[in-house]
Amino acid sequence: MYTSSEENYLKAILKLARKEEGPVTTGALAAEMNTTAPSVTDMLRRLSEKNLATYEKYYGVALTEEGLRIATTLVRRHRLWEVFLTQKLGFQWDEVHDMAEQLEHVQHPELTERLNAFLGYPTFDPHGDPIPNAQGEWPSRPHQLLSSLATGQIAAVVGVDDHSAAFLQHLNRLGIGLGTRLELVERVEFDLSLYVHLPEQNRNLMLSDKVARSLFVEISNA
Amino acid sequence: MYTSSEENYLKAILKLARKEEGPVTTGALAAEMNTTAPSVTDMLRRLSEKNLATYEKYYGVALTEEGLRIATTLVRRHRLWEVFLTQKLGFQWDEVHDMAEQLEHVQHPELTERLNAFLGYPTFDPHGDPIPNAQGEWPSRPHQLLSSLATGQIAAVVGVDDHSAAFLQHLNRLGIGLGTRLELVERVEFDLSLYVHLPEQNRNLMLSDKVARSLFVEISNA
DNA sequence: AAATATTTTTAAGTAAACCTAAAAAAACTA
DNA sequence: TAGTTTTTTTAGGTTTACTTAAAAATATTT
Repeated sequence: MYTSSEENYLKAILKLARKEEGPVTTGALAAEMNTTAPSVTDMLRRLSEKNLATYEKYYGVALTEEGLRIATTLVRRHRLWEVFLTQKLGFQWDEVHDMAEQLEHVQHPELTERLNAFLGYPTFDPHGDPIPNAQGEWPSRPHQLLSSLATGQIAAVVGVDDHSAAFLQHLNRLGIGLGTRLELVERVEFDLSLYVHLPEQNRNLMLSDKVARSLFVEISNA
Repeated sequence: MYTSSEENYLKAILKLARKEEGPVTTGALAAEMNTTAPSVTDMLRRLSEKNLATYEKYYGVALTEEGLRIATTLVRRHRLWEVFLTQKLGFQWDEVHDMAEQLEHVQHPELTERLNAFLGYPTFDPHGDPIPNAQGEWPSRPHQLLSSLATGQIAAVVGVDDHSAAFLQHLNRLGIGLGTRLELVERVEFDLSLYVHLPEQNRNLMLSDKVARSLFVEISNA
């Protein structure tokens, strides 16, 4: 129905629209898509003609209902395939993005729901990101950052705010993944590092402020 | 590395080359790809420039070693994905072709082998077609047609020569699939129909000559 | 072997999706 | 508010992959 390129733009518009208020700008889209501003203008004209987006010159773009539906479906497919690649094929969370980026474009009326059933109806992907359901509704997830924890509090990692392979691999080396529980022992004043204790693994770690501001956590008692 | 279109042409050239002797012609390729002769000429020039095929004007085309390697990899991926779709997602053998046609183009150095391991290293796809291994070697399969059976012989279905959804759905309705065993009771002189007995299901069937010439079988004793 | 028919290629053009360079609009700032 | 900077659009060009129409080469027939 639509080209992979069109679909990728729709997904990018959705991502930027969910992140910030107001219209999505040409420049922001160019950065997100790793392309040039003229290429974006070109595509926005096409998406507008197909009634997938409303585009106003020199102002910005927003998705139409149909555009939103398609973009949400793509996010759903992407995240379901990521679950498949990690749970069934044994890939690591830092390896699956590029494959899912291709797999999400595979077109078939039943494939997504068959895959969903095969995977046991997951609601979050391997990075803790919510998987919208077939009606386009998003499950909610705590959006508190590890950096906002108070000393003595215990929390479990439920997501990452930075999806780069570099960060994910760094977490691998630190032994931190989804579900890892951490107790904030001390906040170092000098550079805002966090000294944390991992009760399950009985070891302590020093986490940089940047790491702490890239991890979503959920407060857990005891 | 290569576009989906280039890959599809390579696969089509391989398919035609394996079917018939001599060079693959522009016309045959156009028919196989559902496109026009000028489009084929255009693509053959490009494949030739990239050393994926050797193309001689007004004569025909053949794959180079690299072209053969790529085409074989695509067939491997296609058939492994077909196994996945039937075995894991529960699709029927007449539903999987179009999806596999898209999935085979997903690029990743490890994906194919991970999938292969997950599926338990299958050597034949849901239609009984051989899956080339990672070295490009093809497992062999009996190439005897059901129509060549002698009266009284018992054979098991091991493949189909016609992959159309229409034929596969016809077989579904007849209750015939891979592994189905048949005993040739009588060959009807009038229209070459075959009257067969299915020992496992304890029922008899009349199969048209066209069906009989579209099924590969392996003779089995008793 | 000449005429005819078929196949294939060349020529010319289209649409998608990109690019760079230049122009125009919008946003800052002094 | 006038000038400067930044952002965005327009203009013009590229490649891929297709198209139709015309020309050329090959094959077939008489």
